[in-house]
Amino acid sequence: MSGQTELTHTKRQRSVRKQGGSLSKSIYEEIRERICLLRYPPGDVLREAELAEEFGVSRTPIRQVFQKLEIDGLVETRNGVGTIVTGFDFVQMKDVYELRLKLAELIAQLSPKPCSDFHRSGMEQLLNRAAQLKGSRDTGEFWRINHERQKIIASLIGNTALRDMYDQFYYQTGRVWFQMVDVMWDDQVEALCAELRDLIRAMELGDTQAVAYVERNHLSFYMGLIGRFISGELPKADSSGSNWFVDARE
Amino acid sequence: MSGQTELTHTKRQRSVRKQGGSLSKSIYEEIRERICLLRYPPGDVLREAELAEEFGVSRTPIRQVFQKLEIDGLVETRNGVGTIVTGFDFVQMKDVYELRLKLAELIAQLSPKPCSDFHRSGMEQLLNRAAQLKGSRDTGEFWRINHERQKIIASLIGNTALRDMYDQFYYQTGRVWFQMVDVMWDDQVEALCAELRDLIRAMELGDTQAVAYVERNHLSFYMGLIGRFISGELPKADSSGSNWFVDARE
DNA sequence: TTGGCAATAGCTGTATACACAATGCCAAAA
DNA sequence: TTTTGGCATTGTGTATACAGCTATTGCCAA
Repeated sequence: MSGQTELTHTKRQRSVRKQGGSLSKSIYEEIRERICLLRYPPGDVLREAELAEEFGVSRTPIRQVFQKLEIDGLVETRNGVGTIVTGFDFVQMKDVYELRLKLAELIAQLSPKPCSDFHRSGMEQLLNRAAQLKGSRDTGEFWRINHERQKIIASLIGNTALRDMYDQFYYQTGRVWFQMVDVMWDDQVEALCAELRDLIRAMELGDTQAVAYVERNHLSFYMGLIGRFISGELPKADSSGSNWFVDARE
Repeated sequence: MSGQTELTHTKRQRSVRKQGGSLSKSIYEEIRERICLLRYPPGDVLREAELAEEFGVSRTPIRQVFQKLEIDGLVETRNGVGTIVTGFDFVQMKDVYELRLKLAELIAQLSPKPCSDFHRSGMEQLLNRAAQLKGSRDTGEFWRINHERQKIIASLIGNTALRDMYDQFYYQTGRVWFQMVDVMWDDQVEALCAELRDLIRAMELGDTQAVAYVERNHLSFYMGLIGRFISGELPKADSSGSNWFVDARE
């Protein structure tokens, strides 16, 4: 009908676009990672227009991403203000850890998949990478290693509903975990290596049940750590001293 | 810059708007209910513009709702086609039921809340309503009663993460449950009454653990039913004979 | 009569325009 | 100097315009 064709778009920077899965799934993952790695700390205000420009899209896809993140419990959108990164509530996180513990026990009970050499060799590679973290303090690499560990474990879960939930909670607790990593680096590197070693040992036996219990026990370890954070026994923040820990949700 | 102000909006029918919670949350719940009650059967194509007009809003809020429903696994949006109600996969539903069974066992393990007379009397009212279903075949009422039962049970769950998940899965399996109700009405009414009676008895004792096990056992009952559906022992569809059960995903 | 292709209608995906809400600043009055 | 009220700025919420994709249908040729 109308003849206006040479408007503005179709020549923007297509930085992240269409590389990953369906659409702006990659944007979602990118922003989620920024939140989990505390690059967007709790209380930070994200503006739709700002991120829209950065990723070279309009506000619409960014809003979609925000909505998903809100369902994940990572942000909270308030009219007229912005989209705010939620503070993490150590008490609620303890709830989640408590549940994750129980879910880990279920991995091997609900039609587990057999673990193969493929899984074991994957873990061995991760162990190699993890061993190099001792001096470097490369938090991004730490995150990525843990990520892939999670992916391998998830692939052993036969029950699809359980697997989805297991992933969901992993991202929900990601920030708390990362916080602990940041405060006590050396201990955490050691803990990760120990976890990987235990997993490899269990996988050598081809015993998914054993893998599940290793996960359970390491989750238990982190849960204990959270308890010590709550009681004030451990320092809570490392930079800027602001307390992100009082949850702002009403 | 331009001065077009008297376009069209600001005088539309505001049917559902702003009555419920935040925004178009009520639209979400309405459409979800239509899907769960099979008014939008699997394979049905929902069009954004259509529903937008019905609810008197633009496509934007409807798209938000669809996105949420997609996360719930109830619909699937395909470019250029529409938003399609997913077929339910009995096998996957069995996975979900298997997990729900285990979760029910956890209710009383993870900081359960004490159950009070308030809970018991609520259940008694539901039992009264349920008893009247025997002759009437009022599926909507059945749905509502079950809904409130779920709400009361959820309020006994102390662990917030568990509670959220328990609700999530309830809606995911809602359609399968409803399907079974539709095929064997009288048995299902009887089963609901029995469940409510058991719950009341457990609540009279103030024993949340007992409540949890009642739930577990009734879930187990439904899971067995699904098994019989899968094996073909029970008829799968009641109307139009179309098989909704071959999942159309990908 | 049938198979293939092309035009088309109708839908979602994206961008943008506009309305409303919240917050901070500044000025005026006590 | 302090307090308060109004206004400007800036953000999200919603509506709409436009672009791209899909399925269908009708036409033409074999």
